[in-house]
Amino acid sequence: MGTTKSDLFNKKQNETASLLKAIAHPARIAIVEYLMNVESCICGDIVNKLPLAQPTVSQHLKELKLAGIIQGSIEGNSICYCLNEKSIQKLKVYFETIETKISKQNKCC
Amino acid sequence: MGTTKSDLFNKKQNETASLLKAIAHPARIAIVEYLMNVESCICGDIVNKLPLAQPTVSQHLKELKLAGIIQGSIEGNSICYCLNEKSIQKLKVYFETIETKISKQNKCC
DNA sequence: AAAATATATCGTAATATTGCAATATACAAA
DNA sequence: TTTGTATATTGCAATATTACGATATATTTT
Repeated sequence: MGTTKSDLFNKKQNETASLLKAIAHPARIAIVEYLMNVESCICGDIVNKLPLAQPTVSQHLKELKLAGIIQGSIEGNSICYCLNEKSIQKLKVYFETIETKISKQNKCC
Repeated sequence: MGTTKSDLFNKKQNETASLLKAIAHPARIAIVEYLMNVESCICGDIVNKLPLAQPTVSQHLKELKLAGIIQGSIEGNSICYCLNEKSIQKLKVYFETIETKISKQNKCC
């Protein structure tokens, strides 16, 4: 065990879970918030900003990139990462939809 | 290791991460989506709907409740779970804020 | 080309998560 | 009060995640 039985759930549910899981860590939240507040998006700046070692930050960046939360482009010697608006919007819409549906329910608890 | 260094990040970042982590699993996504679509919120119905054993579902429900995503109330013999509108709204606003900030940035990658 | 700088990958130890059988608890019905 | 029904907890095995030192790779500078 320890393995999520992802084959038992539908594709969209698994995708949503992956997207959320990618952000659901303090370090990755910090990266996302850094990128949303700052123009510079150089990897080295992120590494310096976070209280974690460079390989650890690199790994977190990789996960965010793999999930499509951020994208990176080579900028000379370094790499420029920035947020992928589409995935953020997808999540916003997701919670917006839930909120709308709940507000139409007659509460039972 | 394997331990998240949560003491190195601020309170709000840790709270957001916890909230997201609670939903970031296909089974818990399925529970949330079930509760948003259906009036009945009896625990047994959720157990029957999910392709997982009763103790597993119970554990997922516990995590969602602990994070404040759902709340439960005793309904005679059974328990009625439903979504906590506030936490869903908090997440919607979170991604809404990010989206707004991104849209004001001049893209660099 | 050699040295310096920036980022990624590998390997590994520590811890966390997932899933379930077995069992406990709590209430309802008979 | 015994029996049944609904949900929670415990204990444990399997797998996943987190963190980082060491090292690799890639680009820029000298």
